[in-house]
Amino acid sequence: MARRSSSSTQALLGLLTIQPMSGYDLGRLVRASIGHIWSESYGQIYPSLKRLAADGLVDCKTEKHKGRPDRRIYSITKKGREQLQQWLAVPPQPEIPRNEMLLKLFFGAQAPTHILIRNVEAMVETHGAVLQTLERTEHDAIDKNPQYPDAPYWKMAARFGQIEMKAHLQWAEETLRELRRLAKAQSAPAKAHTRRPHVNHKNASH
Amino acid sequence: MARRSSSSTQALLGLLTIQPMSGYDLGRLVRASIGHIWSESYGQIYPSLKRLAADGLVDCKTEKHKGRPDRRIYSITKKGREQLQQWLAVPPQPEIPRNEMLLKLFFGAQAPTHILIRNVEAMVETHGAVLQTLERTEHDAIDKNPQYPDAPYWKMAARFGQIEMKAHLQWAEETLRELRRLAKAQSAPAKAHTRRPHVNHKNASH
DNA sequence: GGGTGCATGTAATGGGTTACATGATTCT
DNA sequence: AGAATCATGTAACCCATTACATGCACCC
Repeated sequence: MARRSSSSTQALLGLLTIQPMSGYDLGRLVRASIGHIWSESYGQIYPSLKRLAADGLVDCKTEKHKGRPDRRIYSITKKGREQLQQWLAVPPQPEIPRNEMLLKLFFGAQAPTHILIRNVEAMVETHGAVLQTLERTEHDAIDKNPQYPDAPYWKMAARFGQIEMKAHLQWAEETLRELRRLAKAQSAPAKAHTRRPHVNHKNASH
Repeated sequence: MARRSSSSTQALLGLLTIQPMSGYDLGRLVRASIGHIWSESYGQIYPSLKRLAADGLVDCKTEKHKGRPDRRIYSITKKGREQLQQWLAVPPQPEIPRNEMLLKLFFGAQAPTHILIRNVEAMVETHGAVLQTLERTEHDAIDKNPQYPDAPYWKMAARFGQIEMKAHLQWAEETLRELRRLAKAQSAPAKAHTRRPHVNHKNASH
C-alpha cells in the first residue's frame, strides 16, 4: 500500500501543508502560486486526492451546501507530512527539456524568417506578462508577511521565475536583432550560393 | 491518412533535413545537438520512424552489415519537407512548466535546510557542465562554418541555453547565500515563535 | 436569457519512458 | 574476461490532458 508517489501527488500534499483545501481550490492555487514552475489539471487532481485519502495521507471532510455541490475539504495527516518530508529529501532528477518554440527555431532554415520573428515576438509578450505577475506576487504575498515560515522559500521560487524570464527576454532581444538582419540579407539579391556541406555528426559528445 | 503530427515526429523530420540517418543516429544527434531543448527516447523514435515511412514522409533504405544488425537509413521526402514547413508555421503553444527542484524548494519550510542547499548545489554542478558543453558546441559546430544555412539558427538555440544556464547559476548563487543565512538563523536559539497565520488564497489572479 | 464561476468527477485518448530481448564487435 | 557500443525493436505501463457530464447561482 501507498506505492506510487509521483511528484504530482506530492505537490498536492505540499500545498495542503498551507491549509486544508478542496480539489477545486488546489487547482486554482497551483496556477496562482506555482504556475510558473508547476501545473496540474483537474483530471489529475481529483483522482489523486482519492488515492491520497485511501492511503491515509490526507483526511477528507465533506461540507454540505444548499444548491452548490458539496465541497470536499482535504487536510494533510501526520503520515502525509512524513511522506512529504521523505520526498523532499530525495534529490530531484534533472529536467527533461521540451521547448517547442526553440525546437522550431532550430529548424529555422526551413521556414520563412517572418514567421520565426512572429514566434519570438509572441514569446516576448507572454513572458513579459509572466514577469509582471511574478513581481506582483513577490511583493504582495511574500514581502508583506516576512514572519510567515514559508515566505523565504516562496520568494526564492518567485525570484527564479523573474531571473529566468528576464534572461529569456534578453535572449529574445538579441535574437530578434539577428533575425531581422537575416531577413534583410535574404531579401537582398543572393550572391554567394551556399551549398550545404556534408557534416559529420557522429563524433558528438554523448 | 497522415493524421497525427506531434512535435516529437516533427523533430525527427527536422533532423532528417540535415542528412539521412538511422534511428540510432537520430537518438544520438538529439542528445548532442538539441539535448538542452529537446529529448527523445528510442522507444519513441523507432515507432515514429515507422509511421513516418508509412505516411510517405520519409524513405527508408536498408544497409546490410555482416555481424552487426542492418542499419535502416531514413531520408526525408518532398512530402515530409512540406509537412515540416507547415508545422513550423504553427505558433508554438507556451510550455507547461514542471520544475521538480523548484517545487521542492517551494515547500522548503517542510525540510531541513542542509538538504535544500545540497539540491541547489547539485543543480549548480549539472547546469555548469551544460553551460560548458554549449559554449563548446557553439564554437565547434557553428562558428567554424558560418556559410552553412542552419548555422545562425543553431547558434540562436545554443545562445538560449547559455543565457538561461547563466541566469540559473546567478539565481543559485543568490539562493545559496539566503539558504545559508537561514541555516545559521535556525541553529541559533529561536526567540520569536512564529505561528502560522491563516492566509486567504482565494483571491488569486487566475 | 446566456455566459461565467462554483464544484465534482469519469472515460477516452494520447504521449512517452522503462525494461526487456537479441547478438556481434570492440575496447579495457 | 567483461564492459561498453552498435543497432533494432516490442510490450507494459504510467502519467497527464481533454472532453464530457451535471447542475445551481450570480451577474449583465
